[in-house]
Amino acid sequence: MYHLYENLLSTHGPQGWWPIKGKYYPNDYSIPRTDEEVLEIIIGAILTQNTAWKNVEKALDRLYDRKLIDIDNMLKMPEKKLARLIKPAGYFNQKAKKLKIMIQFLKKEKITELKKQNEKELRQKLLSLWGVGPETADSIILYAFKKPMFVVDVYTRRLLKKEGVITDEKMPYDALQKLITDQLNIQDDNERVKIYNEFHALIVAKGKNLTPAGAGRRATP
DNA sequence: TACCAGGTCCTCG
DNA sequence: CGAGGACATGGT
Repeated sequence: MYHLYENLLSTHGPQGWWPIKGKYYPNDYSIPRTDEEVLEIIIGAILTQNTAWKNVEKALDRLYDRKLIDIDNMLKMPEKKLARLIKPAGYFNQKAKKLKIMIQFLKKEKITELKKQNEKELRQKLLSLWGVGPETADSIILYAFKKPMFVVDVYTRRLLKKEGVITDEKMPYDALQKLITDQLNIQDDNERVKIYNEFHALIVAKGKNLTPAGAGRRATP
């Protein structure tokens, strides 16, 4: 598994996967640096659910224009109006509701306090929120809070199947996550954060070049 | 024209 | 549990 990571890294180079205000920072794992950047990642993680990042950027730009990457301003924003603003990101009614719930959670828990918690506590809390599933929770934990939590997505499943690591593309999320992290077997937490960050980014970079499941040949029973 | 994109929730067996 | 449908815009 680590070999796959090294291969991807040498072919694609460091990705700096999560953009801040539209800009990528390859090989810089100090991002995010401010609470506003943390919030931008959290909001982006919800907006990007089953949605192309390009559409998310449009929505994020509009939120920035209205000074809405801000907990208190976001709290004041009526859900309907918020939905209209994030329209380009799709599923806007659901996502507006998800954002309101997330922001209320952050107001109550405080980003500075959440930063002190470990990945297990964080995960449990995030998953309890309506609209936050395992991938969104883990993206927030890894990319916003920089805690070691590997993110599994559709590209991960596709690539690992192609590599022969798994046969069942629909294998449960937590089981696949454990399989990957067990095989990577990194001990040091700082190293885990860095490698999980980069590996997931590389998988997405590579995955975008792979044929989507179902195109050309459907899985045979 | 269809299908896909940095998923999650709900309902029904 | 797992399968199947709903949610919605924008790009190819």
